[in-house]
Amino acid sequence: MDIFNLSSRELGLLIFLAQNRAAEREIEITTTQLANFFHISQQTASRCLLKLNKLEIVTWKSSPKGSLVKLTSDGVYMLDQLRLELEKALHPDLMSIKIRGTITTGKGEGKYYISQPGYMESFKKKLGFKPFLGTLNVKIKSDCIKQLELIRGSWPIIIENFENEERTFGKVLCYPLKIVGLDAKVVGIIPQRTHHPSNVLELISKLNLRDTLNLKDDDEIEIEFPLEYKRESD
Amino acid sequence: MDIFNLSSRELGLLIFLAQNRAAEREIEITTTQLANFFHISQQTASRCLLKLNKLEIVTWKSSPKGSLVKLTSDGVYMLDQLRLELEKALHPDLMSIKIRGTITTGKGEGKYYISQPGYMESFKKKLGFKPFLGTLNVKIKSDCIKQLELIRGSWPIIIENFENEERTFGKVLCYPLKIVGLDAKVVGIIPQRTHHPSNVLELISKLNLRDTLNLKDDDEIEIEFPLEYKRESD
DNA sequence: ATTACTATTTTGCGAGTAG
DNA sequence: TCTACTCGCAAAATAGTAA
Repeated sequence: MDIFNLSSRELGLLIFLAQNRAAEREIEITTTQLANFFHISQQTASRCLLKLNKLEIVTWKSSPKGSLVKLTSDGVYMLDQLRLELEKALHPDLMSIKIRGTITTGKGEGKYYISQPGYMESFKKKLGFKPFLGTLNVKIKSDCIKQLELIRGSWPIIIENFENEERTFGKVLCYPLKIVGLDAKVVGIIPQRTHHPSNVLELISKLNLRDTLNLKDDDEIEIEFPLEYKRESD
Repeated sequence: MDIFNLSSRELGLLIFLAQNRAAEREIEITTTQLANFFHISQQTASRCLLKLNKLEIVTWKSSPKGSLVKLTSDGVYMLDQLRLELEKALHPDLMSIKIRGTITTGKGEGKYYISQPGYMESFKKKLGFKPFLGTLNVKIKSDCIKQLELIRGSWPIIIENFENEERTFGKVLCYPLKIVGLDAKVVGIIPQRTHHPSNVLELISKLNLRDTLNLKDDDEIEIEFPLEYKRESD
């Protein structure tokens, strides 16, 4: 789903909802309120919500007393996506986004997840390499959080969800990156569920990054995200 | 003109043009190219450009050989505006934007301009105070340029253009700000012509800011731009 | 090749109203 | 009150084509 497939009304509605904190939690709202705000009819507001709901951009519970609306992670992604496009529009000379962060030690979850055969197969197929069984956790510096958000706005390589006997594993979003000073392919991974603001980015590579780069906790590295100037043609 | 009055097609077109550097200079493009990119008919692309041109969002010279298109300052403003709305959507808890900069000495132009009676009248009427005859020039730190762009995306108080016997004076855009640590009303002013990236913000106030705050060149100050959460109702 | 007019089709809005 | 249906009309898209 592409932000440019939404009508301007739907986009405006999405922004309005997010500004009213509907990205974090369900908010109460009536179609009449929306209609008044946007100077449209109540029917049109209703139709818009209906469509956003069908597109899985918002979840929506309607009742004769009003509506409860919340953005889905797809909805937030739409906004991130638009933000990246705008960034490229306002800074067409920008070739890459640079992010600084420090090495941190996770709870070993990353290793557990990427070791799952269901993921490993997809990694090999879609990323073109078999990742080292471990992730390098990078805590993004606070003044680079916006850059991380920009990366989220780009079209990721999607590692599909799957399930085994015990449980289900969600989708993983992958972003091809570079570590400044290292030539090897590196990929940032973000589990789809986690659209809550996380300031830790997990990196995978064919190599054991921690050893190769001889990194200790709190060491600082710089990550580079190359921008491409072709938009997905739907 | 409000960004939310554009159709999504027009918005997409505007972003596309800006991404192709049409904010800086005239670019060559044909309506057929646009039609292919957006998967619409050539006629619709033509009409979109026509409309953007009529709204003075782009300048457009068409000929049987193709078109030359360039964004106007209004066009860039549309994008800045959308960026601010998105910022508020993605960070609904943000109450203000903070910018750091250092004091610098201008060429005395600021004083010349704001002393013009044509401006002075408007300042008094629209800002509610008679500014001190001089501006405090603040060179924005490079890592705060984006915040300055966000301010440009807000709806300014507009001091109208006028002319006297000798020459014409353009519009001035005013943004109510705060200097951290000072209670007095302060206003950032940007001449409308200057939509070229300027990293200097001129501040005016009833007070002589330089003296009141006892500032020397290269001193650092922090500026705060309060965000409001009501959108203009057309 | 272009742009852009006219005719026709399609989409989408708002009014009225049922649940 | 709410949401959300149908219907009639208006706006906007496409196709064909002229310049």
